[in-house]
Amino acid sequence: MKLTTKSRYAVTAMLDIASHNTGSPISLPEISHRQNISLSYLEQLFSRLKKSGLVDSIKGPGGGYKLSKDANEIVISEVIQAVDEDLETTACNGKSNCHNNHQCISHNLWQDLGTEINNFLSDITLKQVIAKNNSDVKEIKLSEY
Amino acid sequence: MKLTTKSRYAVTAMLDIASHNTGSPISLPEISHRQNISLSYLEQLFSRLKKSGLVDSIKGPGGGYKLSKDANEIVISEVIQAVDEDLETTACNGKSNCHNNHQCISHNLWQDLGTEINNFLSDITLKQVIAKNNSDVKEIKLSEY
DNA sequence: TAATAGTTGACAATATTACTAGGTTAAATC
DNA sequence: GATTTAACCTAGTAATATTGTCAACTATTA
Repeated sequence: MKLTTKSRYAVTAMLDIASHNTGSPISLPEISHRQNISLSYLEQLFSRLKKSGLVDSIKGPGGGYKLSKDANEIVISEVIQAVDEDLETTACNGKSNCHNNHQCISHNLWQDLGTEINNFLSDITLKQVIAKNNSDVKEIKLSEY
Repeated sequence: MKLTTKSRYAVTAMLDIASHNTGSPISLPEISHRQNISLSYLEQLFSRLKKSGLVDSIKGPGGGYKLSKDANEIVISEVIQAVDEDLETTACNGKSNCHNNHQCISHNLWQDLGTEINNFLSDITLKQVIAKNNSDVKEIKLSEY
């Protein structure tokens, strides 16, 4: 699991679509303007998002992108994995090709943490994030999700 | 909150020190060898970690680094923030300098998620991760942390 | 049917970040 | 005091993120 500005942009854009869900597709220039992300970059990101089946595209005027599923069926981790191709590339990811037989303790440790974070983000849907935001609650507790 | 290979290396190195805690300092060449991280890179990372007060350094032969606090007083998020300088630099991070008055909804949404992940990683100490690993439990549940 | 507004894709250019290489200084041991 | 070991510092290079440009292709609308 990797969390960069790239993932943030992707999630942000998806949240933008989900929160402006009026039935008609949302164009990338709209998102670019609202979220202050360059159009070129959005195009790259949505190329990935479409390839992963998270969005559908409609060409021509009035076109744009729509979520392929309902907002409560898309989890944050999906979005992140769609744009961040490489899933964990540690030198010796548990496969014991570690030169000394220390078994790469720390690598495993981190890997556990990684899956932990992944589980966490797999439990949160786009809809939940938006619903949370609309309720004006500043403090968000994990248990509330 | 940002999670990259850089953060992973930092956490891995800190876990290495914590798990080889014999009282005497751990040298970077040692960690480099065990964890397969380049020495130069480790030096850069530990420069940050020291600046953040997470480790103390001892020069000369037999020298190295030691945790400045006990392993159960250092949380994962500290380590990550020590090496990843920029804490959220969204174009308009909630300060309403957003060009249109949409209030940057999605930015806030992501920010909430960010603090959420941060909270999560703030609840896990180095010691807990190591203890978990030693107990040979494959499945790790959030609640168990 | 022509014009327009939109997506899609490819490619290059730049900026930022990750990572490596080499030298300098400090402490310890012989 | 010379040598060794390790922290520390200063670059350089490689990779990635981000932006820019241009050319198809598609559907709408006039």
